[in-house]
Amino acid sequence: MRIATYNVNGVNGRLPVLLRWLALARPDVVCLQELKAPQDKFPEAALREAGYEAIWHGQSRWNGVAILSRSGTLHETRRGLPGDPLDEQSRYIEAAVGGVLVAGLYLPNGNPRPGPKFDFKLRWFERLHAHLAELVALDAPVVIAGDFNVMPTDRDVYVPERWRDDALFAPEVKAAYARLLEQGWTDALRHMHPDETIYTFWKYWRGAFERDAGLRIDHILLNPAAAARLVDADVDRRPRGWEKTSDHAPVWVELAPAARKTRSARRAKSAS
DNA sequence: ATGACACATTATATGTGA
Repeated sequence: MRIATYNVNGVNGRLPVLLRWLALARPDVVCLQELKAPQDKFPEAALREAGYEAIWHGQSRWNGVAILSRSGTLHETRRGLPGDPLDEQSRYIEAAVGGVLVAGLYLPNGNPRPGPKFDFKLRWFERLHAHLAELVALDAPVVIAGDFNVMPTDRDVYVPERWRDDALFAPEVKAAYARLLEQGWTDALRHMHPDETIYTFWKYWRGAFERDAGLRIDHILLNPAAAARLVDADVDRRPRGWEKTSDHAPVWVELAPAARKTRSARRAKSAS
């Protein structure tokens, strides 16, 4: 089962790129961020035509998240991150699909720092920490995928010195991400490629992609049950080189099929 | 320190992004 995350930077503006990539990569499940589309302007029909059903949480102009599936029905379990009834931004959506719980998120950018946007980012992180504490220990595999707007370490930034005070790289933000991992989540990309330079975002200007001057800010976290099934993970750099493309590239994980329960295991479970 | 570029809006300048 292949699960991907892709910050499309405008789901309608990028629809040709998104459809081309879906046809090429054929992921089973995809979390999208930065739809930049109100709820009724999501391209549901075009995606269905491409073989994907979808759930989405739109918002005019900014934010917006969706989950697509071509290989199993999406059973939505949550939209919106709990913990702040005043937060109306569309940044979190969660669904069960094919025996896996999948969450798609778009963490606040947080710039400028310091300031109210940065404070909102830290509070969002605290709410995420509280919610993920409930998910990490589930027996079912859980996959948290999205644009976290955090470079976790120096290795994830092309020139770390230029980003020290930025809201994507500030010590408080790196610490908040590290606290998530301490709950027991596996950073799938870093786990599969411990020593590589990996980027998922490149600015549009100054030939950043051609120079490979990028950032690693899109992440996929796995709870222990999902990590036990991790086969591979990588960045799909191909669509970043296309015309009229997003400034992010898709990130994906491949999970092995669930082990078939043995007769004795089923018996033990039903007896418990 | 600044800017490069691109998205959206019942737009034609502005806010946001990273």
